[in-house]
Formats: sequence, C-alpha cells, structure tokens
Amino acid sequence: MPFEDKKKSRVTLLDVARRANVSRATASLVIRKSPLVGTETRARVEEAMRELGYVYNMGAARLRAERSHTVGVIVPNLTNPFFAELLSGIEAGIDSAGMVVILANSGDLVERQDMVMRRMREHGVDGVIVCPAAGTEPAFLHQLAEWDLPLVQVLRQISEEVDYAGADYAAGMRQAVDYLASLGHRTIAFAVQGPIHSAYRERVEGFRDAMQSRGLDPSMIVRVPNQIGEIADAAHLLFDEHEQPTAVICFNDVIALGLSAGLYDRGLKVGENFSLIGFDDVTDAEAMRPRLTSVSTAPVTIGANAARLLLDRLPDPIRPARRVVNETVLHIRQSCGPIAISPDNNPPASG
Amino acid sequence: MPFEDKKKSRVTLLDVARRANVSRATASLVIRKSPLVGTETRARVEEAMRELGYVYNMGAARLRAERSHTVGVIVPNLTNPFFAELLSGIEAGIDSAGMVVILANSGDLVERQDMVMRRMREHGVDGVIVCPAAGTEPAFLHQLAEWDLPLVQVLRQISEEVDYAGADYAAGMRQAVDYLASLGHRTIAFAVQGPIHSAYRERVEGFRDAMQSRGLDPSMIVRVPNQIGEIADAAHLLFDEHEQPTAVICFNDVIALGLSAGLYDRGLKVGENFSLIGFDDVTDAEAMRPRLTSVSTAPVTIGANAARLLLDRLPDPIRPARRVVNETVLHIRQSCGPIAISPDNNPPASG
DNA sequence: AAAAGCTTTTAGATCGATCTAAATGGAAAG
DNA sequence: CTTTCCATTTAGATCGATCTAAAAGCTTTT
Repeated sequence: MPFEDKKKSRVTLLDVARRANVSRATASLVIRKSPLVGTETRARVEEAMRELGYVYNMGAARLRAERSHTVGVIVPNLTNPFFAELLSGIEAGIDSAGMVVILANSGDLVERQDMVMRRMREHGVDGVIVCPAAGTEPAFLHQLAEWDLPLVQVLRQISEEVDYAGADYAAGMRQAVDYLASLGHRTIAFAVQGPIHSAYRERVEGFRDAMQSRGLDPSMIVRVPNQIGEIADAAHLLFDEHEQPTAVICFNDVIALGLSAGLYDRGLKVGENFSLIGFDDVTDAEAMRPRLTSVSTAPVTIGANAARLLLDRLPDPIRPARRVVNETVLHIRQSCGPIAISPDNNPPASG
Repeated sequence: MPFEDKKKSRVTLLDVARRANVSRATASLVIRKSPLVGTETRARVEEAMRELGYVYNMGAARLRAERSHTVGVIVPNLTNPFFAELLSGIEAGIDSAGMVVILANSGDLVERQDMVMRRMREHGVDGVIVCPAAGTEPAFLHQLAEWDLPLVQVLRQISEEVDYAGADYAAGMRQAVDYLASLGHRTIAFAVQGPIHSAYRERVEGFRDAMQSRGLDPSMIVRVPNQIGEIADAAHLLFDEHEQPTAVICFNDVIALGLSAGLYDRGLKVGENFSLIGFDDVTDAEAMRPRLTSVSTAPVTIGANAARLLLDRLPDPIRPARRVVNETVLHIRQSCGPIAISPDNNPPASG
C-alpha cells in the first residue's frame, strides 16, 4: 500500500486530476459517471483515484450542488421495538438509493421536535421522514413544506397536504372485532395506552364503528399504564366495569403481552376462558404462549413505503400529496377461543 | 411573518451581515458565540437573523472548519430490540453534545460494513461508533484509525488498540451459573445463537470457566435457530443430550422467550421443575410469566458510554485506547427454582 | 482547404461558511 | 498631542467540489 506522504492532510480532486493529467473538471465528471468523458481518460482517472486513496468529499459537493444525499428521520421513541422495525425499513430504502439517514429522537415532545427539525435543516437534509410527535400542529408541517423541505409523515397523519405512509388501522380494528364477534363474543374491551395522536384516534374510532355496526356496546375503553411491568397489575381495570368482558383487543402487542401476564395472574386462561387480540404483530407474538393472535401492521413495510414516497418526491416537489396505506392482516393463532366453551366466566359474582 | 422575497433561494450569512450593518466575519463570530463581539453588535446580528429566518449552513461551515458535527453509527441489525436500545443510548449522548447521528445497518456482513464505512467517510463524519460485523478483522479498524477517523467499538471488541464500550459478559455468566448452582442445579445447558464474535466468545468462555470452577460439566452447549418462531420448536435439542439438564442459561432474552414457550409446550413448568435464565434483561422480561430471571447488560447505558468515549476522543485523537466495561446485574425473578422440588424431571424415560 | 458538426476537455466563477492577519477606534499612558 | 494598548471589526483568501460557457481535437461535409 503506497502511502505517498501521510502528512499532507487530504487527497483532493485536484490531486487526482494532476496525477491523471487532466483538469479538475474532467475528474469531477468521471466521479459523477458522466457519459461525456472518453473511455481511456476515465480509466486513467479511476486508476489515479485508487492509487491515491481518494475519498469523495460530500460536504464540498453539497455546497455547490445543493444536494446532500442525506435524509432526516425523526421518531418519537427508539426503545419501542415497533419503531425500531419501522426505522429498519426506512434505512434499507434510503440506503438502497445511495443516501444516508440522519436519525433523531423527538421523545414525542413537540419542543424537541422543533429543535431536531431545525438541526436537520442546518445539516441540509434533502428531505425528512417524520412520525410527528403527539400534539404536532398541521401548521408545523406546512411551514416546512413552505421552506421547500420535502416531507413525509409516517404512522401518524397530521396534514392531508403532506405525503403519508401508514396502515389502515380502522380496518384492522374491524378485522379484530369481526373475528371476536364470529366467535360469539359480545362484551369486548379495548385496552389503550399512550399519547393521543391520529393513529390512536383511528384505532379508537375503528373500534367504535366496528362494534356499533354489529350492535355491540363500544364504550368499554380502558387506559392502561405505559410501563410494561405495570400493565399486568392493571388487568383488574378490565373487570371493574359494569359488565364483564369476555375478550379484549389491545392497542398494541406490548399491552397484549402485559395483559396476558396479568390475566394469567388472575387465573384466567387466555384462549380458553378469555380471548386476547394484539395489534402490530411484532416478532415476539409468535413466541408467546398461547401464541398471540394479532393484527399485523408490518412496520418494516411501512418504513419502506415512507422511504419510497420521499425518494419519489425529491425530484418533483410540487406533485400532489400521496397516501400509501398498508392493508392490515389478522394473524390468527391461539389467544382467542369461542365464548361457548367458557360459560363460567360471565356471571357477575361467581367463584 | 414577513417573507421578504420568497423567490431568492436562501438567506445567507452575508444577508444577515448586511441587514445588521456588520461584516460577514462579525456575523460569523456571533453565530459561534465568540466573546470577541460587542454586546450591542451581537444583539443587532441576532435580531437580523431572526428577522430574515436565517438557517445555519453546516455544510459550508464544515468545508472550511473540518468538523461536521456528525457521528456515524453502524449496527448489525435494527430489528433486534437490544440494538434499538443501544442506539437509543448512543443517540441521546450524541444529541446532547449538539451533534447528529448518521445511521447505517451492516446486516452483520463485512462487505456491507466496508461499504457503509466508506459512505461515512465521504459524508465527513467526525467519528464512528461501530458494533463490528462478525468476522471483522482488526486490520480494518486499524486502517480507519490510520486515516485519523476517531473510532469506538461497542458490544464487540476486535482490537485492543481502539476504544471499547461493552459489558462484562463473562462475569454475567458467572452470576448466572453461581445462582443456579446455589439452587442445587448441576446439569446446566447453555443455549446459544447467531454469528460468532467477541461477545459470543466471552459468554461461552465465561460459561465454561464458571462451570469448571465449580466442577460442573461445561460441554452442554446447544445451538438454537435464529428465528424466534423456530426456537420454541427447538427446545427438544436440550433433551437430546446424554444427560438431562435441569436448567438452561440463554445467550439472550429472545432465546429465553422462545425456549420458555417450547418448554411450556413440553409440559415443563418453568420456575418449578425447570429453571431458565435470560441474558440482557430487555424490557419484556418483566412481562413474561413466570417473570424471567435475567442478567442485565443495560444496552442503553452501554450506548451512552460509547457516545461518551467518542466525544472524549474527538478533541484528542492520540490518547491511549480506553475500555469501559459495564457491570452486569442478575435480576432474580421467578423463572428459576431449587432443584429439590422437582425430582420427577430427571429420570430418562418417565411418563 | 475551409466550414460545420461532433465529442471531449478545460479555465474560472461559485456555493456559504471560517480563518488569518491586519485595520479601526477609543481610552489610557507618556 | 502623540504613542501605546486593548477591545472590536473586517477584507480577502480558503475549504473541495460543481457549473457554465467556451476551447480544443476530431471527423465529415462542402
């Protein structure tokens, strides 16, 4: 490995050009794979680049060319495996376009979101994929669009005028309710959690609509704690209500996991005398016992869709906003059973 | 909000300077919070910046100042919640220093790792935090150091000459073995998974040493599948051996979760007639039933440590390599029990 | 042989900040 | 009143690429 002179700070395009006996401009064309340069010249320049160990300087290029090959991604929470999978899908899509992801965590706080968004602009990202923090105003997104910053909202939709990638949560809820109803359940609870945002509302409204359209009471909506360890201990909330539910739909799989433990603690047998449905179908669902029936929202796919939307928008900032809404799929496993086989569960004051 | 002229592409420092009746140089000093500028001037410039909606251009600054305020982070896998938590810790640390994270996924493949590392260099990151892909050569890291790229290895250590943040896996293994031994277990299996790397070897050797130092047979090491859904079905592997184990230590919590399901399928009662210990103590451990006893490696903390190491190294590239090795903590919950109460488990061909 | 038409190459300006070294202005010292 | 000193301010070069518009070499046509 021939290191010419290690002292000299950095190999620049000019060094390469001199080595190959061409001008800076020609060397630049070679890098950008322009068809203008001759075959022999191209080979000579590439050879020189290799010999000198040249590394392209994006920073310099961006300054002139006004493109940074950089995409900002803002998520409310990294610890949640759901967002980790989403991020994984986004990263793969962005990466395959030869761009890189600048990551930031908003903590689901609008002030922090303002802050990281500013930082992204300072770093000159070509576009941003954001899962908006709860409480984000449409004006916030509009202003970004105003500033000509290509933008995609993911999972939560704040504005109709901005690209959106998500899943059809309402349809997912209907699948869950229909399935439980087909098993004979009539008193179904909905366990919810976390801050209020569009995805939250879509799920709640989806639940209400699905229940009402079957003539069932949609009012049994129970809020559980955010910490997974505490959810189990909150299972009793389900039974504090006037009527006793025979099944519960969970806002996400984390709740399902927690409640499953809490129901176990109360001596209920999930899948036998009580039914449980999760939402999102993260990979752990397969490993629970009984295996968790869950509505799959495919976060990796949503992430890939968001990346696609952004990449499509970059060349053409004025195209109308698009929405890519993923179908949900009900994965039936073992955590639900027909109501008939467990009549001992329903009476108000038995056992 | 007074938009002077929306057509003009971008508000630059020169615009700000003109508005405030100072030179570009002075405006630049204000931005960088230099103590050289007078109070009244500073106020005037800041006012002008606000009025014009000025956004700092990192790209331009970096070109001249040779600092990008950017850190590369390379992980082998984003879907795994363990890495997601690690990333969360790194991001928080880097963010609090006013820098941003450029994220890449190596897929645990050295070729991809080469590729993303090159990309990071092109983007001019100030440093890189990497969890090296399995099979990474020390020479790879040394070359990066040679190129004056500040570097921190996290979770897996390839080279002694490069900063490292991780956990004391061997000690964690000893804690697990000691605990099981104190409960009377003598035939203990170790369920492992995934590619071979330093963290893998540390855990295996830690297991072997701990077993041997207690006069126990350390050879019962069983490889299980990588997909969580398949782990449960692989539980039988534990009992295909010559001797029947009464306890199993898992390489990570995902395996523990999977095996727990598989053991359940076989009619074994974890915590009563079979003992199970996880490793890493991700948040779900609390929600399993029985609650999973696990060796905590605190990935968020490791991430924070890695960020700290890198931030400390930036100002001083020649300081000797440091190692920050986190203590592990055994979180005792319910998945282990004394061997005495379950004598019916051991006989080779019982009911 | 000159003109026209290609293809390939290039000089020099430019992007928006930072850096260096020097200029400016006012107060204190001689 | 000049000189020195200190605190501020500034002009102009610079970082490493890209862009524009034109030049230089080739054929091919007239």
